[in-house]
Amino acid sequence: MRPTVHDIAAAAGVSLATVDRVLNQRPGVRLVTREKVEAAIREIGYIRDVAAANLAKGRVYPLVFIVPTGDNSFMHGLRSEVHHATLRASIERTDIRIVEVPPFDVPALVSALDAVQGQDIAGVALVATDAPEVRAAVGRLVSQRVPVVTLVSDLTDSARHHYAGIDNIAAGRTAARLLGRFLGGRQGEITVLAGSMLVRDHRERLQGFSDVMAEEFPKLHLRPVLEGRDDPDLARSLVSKALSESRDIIGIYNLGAGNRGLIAALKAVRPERELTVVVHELTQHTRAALVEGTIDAVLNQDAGHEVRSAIRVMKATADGQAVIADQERIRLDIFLKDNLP
Amino acid sequence: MRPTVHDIAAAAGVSLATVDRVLNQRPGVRLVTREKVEAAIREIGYIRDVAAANLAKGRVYPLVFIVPTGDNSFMHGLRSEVHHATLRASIERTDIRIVEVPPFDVPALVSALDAVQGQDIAGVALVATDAPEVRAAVGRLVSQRVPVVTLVSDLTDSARHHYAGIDNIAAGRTAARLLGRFLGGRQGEITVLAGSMLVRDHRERLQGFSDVMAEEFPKLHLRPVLEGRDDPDLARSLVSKALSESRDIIGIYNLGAGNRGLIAALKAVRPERELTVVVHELTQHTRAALVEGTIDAVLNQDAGHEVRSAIRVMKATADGQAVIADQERIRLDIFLKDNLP
DNA sequence: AAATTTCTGATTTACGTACATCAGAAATGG
DNA sequence: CCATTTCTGATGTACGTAAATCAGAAATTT
Repeated sequence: MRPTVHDIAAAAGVSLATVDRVLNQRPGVRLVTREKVEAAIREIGYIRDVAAANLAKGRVYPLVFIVPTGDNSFMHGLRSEVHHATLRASIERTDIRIVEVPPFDVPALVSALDAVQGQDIAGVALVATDAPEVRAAVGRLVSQRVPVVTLVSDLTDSARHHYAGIDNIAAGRTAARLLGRFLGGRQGEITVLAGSMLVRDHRERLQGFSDVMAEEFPKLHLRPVLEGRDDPDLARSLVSKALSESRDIIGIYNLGAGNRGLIAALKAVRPERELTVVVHELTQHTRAALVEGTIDAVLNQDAGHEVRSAIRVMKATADGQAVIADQERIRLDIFLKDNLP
Repeated sequence: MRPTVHDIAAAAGVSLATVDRVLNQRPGVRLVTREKVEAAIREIGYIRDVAAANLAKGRVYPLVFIVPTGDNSFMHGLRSEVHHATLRASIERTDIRIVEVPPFDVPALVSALDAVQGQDIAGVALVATDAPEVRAAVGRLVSQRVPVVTLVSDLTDSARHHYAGIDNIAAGRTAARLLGRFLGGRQGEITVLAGSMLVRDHRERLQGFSDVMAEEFPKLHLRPVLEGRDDPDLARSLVSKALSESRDIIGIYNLGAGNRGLIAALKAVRPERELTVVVHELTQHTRAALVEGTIDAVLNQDAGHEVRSAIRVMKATADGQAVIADQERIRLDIFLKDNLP
């Protein structure tokens, strides 16, 4: 049977109250007594029963999720996952508030972050726009002992406690290798479509992609990056224009959102032009395009996993507990038409 | 505030004891009263506090894991993950016993299964060898109301409650497409190395692989399957022999274990022969081979996820609770040298 | 209508922890 | 050595549920 506080008390020769004071770091215990209790805890291998402790505490975790508005499928999915998390609120003892801010809008994000201060909040998760002002606002929160987790996109050199998202450099590298290998030694041009170079995840994907392309696929030439601002309509016109400008384009990598527009542009030139295409984010549109062969591979991050991981990390940080890094690693999913879930 | 049993009792106009009888399906409640209580439960949206319930019950789950012996890295990793699970036993209220049986040994597996009967066991997880005798033994357990979960390899048409493993047909298809695309339209022969056609996962991988090869890559010709019995030494000699027999081999798919032997065979012909290689299971050997370019892609199933999922499912089944299928889906990981964890 | 069976209510204890209160012991100061 | 402060023990309540007991009400049978 698993040891309890009573066993510690008996082993250390003190009362339950004293054990409780030591365990919960309350004052009123002499140093020698404290050490005696701590030794007993180690010796008999006591582990706190978290379930019983939470029950006794009646603890709830008020959490804030700051996510961008915008109608692309990924952010829609992300918001929906956060919403799903609110449905589990009573079970997980969370109380989640969703704050929506316009995408790539630094002042809006900063004021959303500052609004959290002073309130009794157990953690903040945000999709970071990588700017000094945001970094400063996160720093203010962290210095107030509020756990902060970046979600999907990280914040350079910031004090955030954790990043719940994929390794975007690795994602870009993986995309480059898939595209390069799928093109099997052919020569030609590659077009990269991004959302905005303001967000770190897009910059990192591009960097990883460019690195591998340069290192390993010298026959493939990268055209200037198209910035589609994660907007389907803009993406469509940019890609269509590029395709009509150059007949040498044989590969496309969309490292941002706006896949709907890209797919439309691809279908418009479909039978004549033969293009190998790698994109990010599995949505109903990319899934259909993958099945019918319009695109060749989809790299995906599971928004549900990211949200659940962020919640676990915020709760653990709020309780001063360590997070199990390995368990919180967000994996990069690679989908071909054969392994769709 | 979340409703409790007291709230149900008040709402239904009955006592706590009656609510308890309804909730725990104990006898001694008239039909009309039972319906009244159930209506109240639905109306106020009561959700059982599982933590409190487990605390009150002091429930422990005695589980049995039946895993093959054998020194290949994957099974070693699987056993180690089960062992890790035993370390979490006190937290998760499990009591895990590991039973090792020789691989591909049907009678041994059957007697291990039958040994469980009569004991007070909350669930059995097994790496199935796909044979009628095993199916019958699983059927016997299930009819005794013991939750049974297959792990890694499934059992055809059996009564097992759940399968904790990847979709192996999809895995085979994915391997075929990766290999086919990486070979970029070249013509040649493909060698497939398997462990044993006695286990369903290997059969299914081969089937998926063959299907896609036939459908989509007519220029690639499949040689007869090599059965390496998941043994590195045997794998090495089989592959070496095949490579010396035919100079037309340009691709290899190892759908089983024994990667150490395969890698050794590849290195022996390394500078001259140019081979595209896809294998299963990320181990220290395959990881190193991937990094140095001896192999091109690794398909992986995360043994840790599988074990944890199996435990969750057995506990839920033992409690008569539904499992969330989506959460228990085991993903197929695709690793290139760029996205290694 | 009495006897019996079946249901229901009231009450209590327990699970392991948190937290508060109060009395008394030990240590410290003068 | 007394007064004060600081520490410790004893005790009780609470969290939400499970489970047991016993008395009494209601339904059923005779």
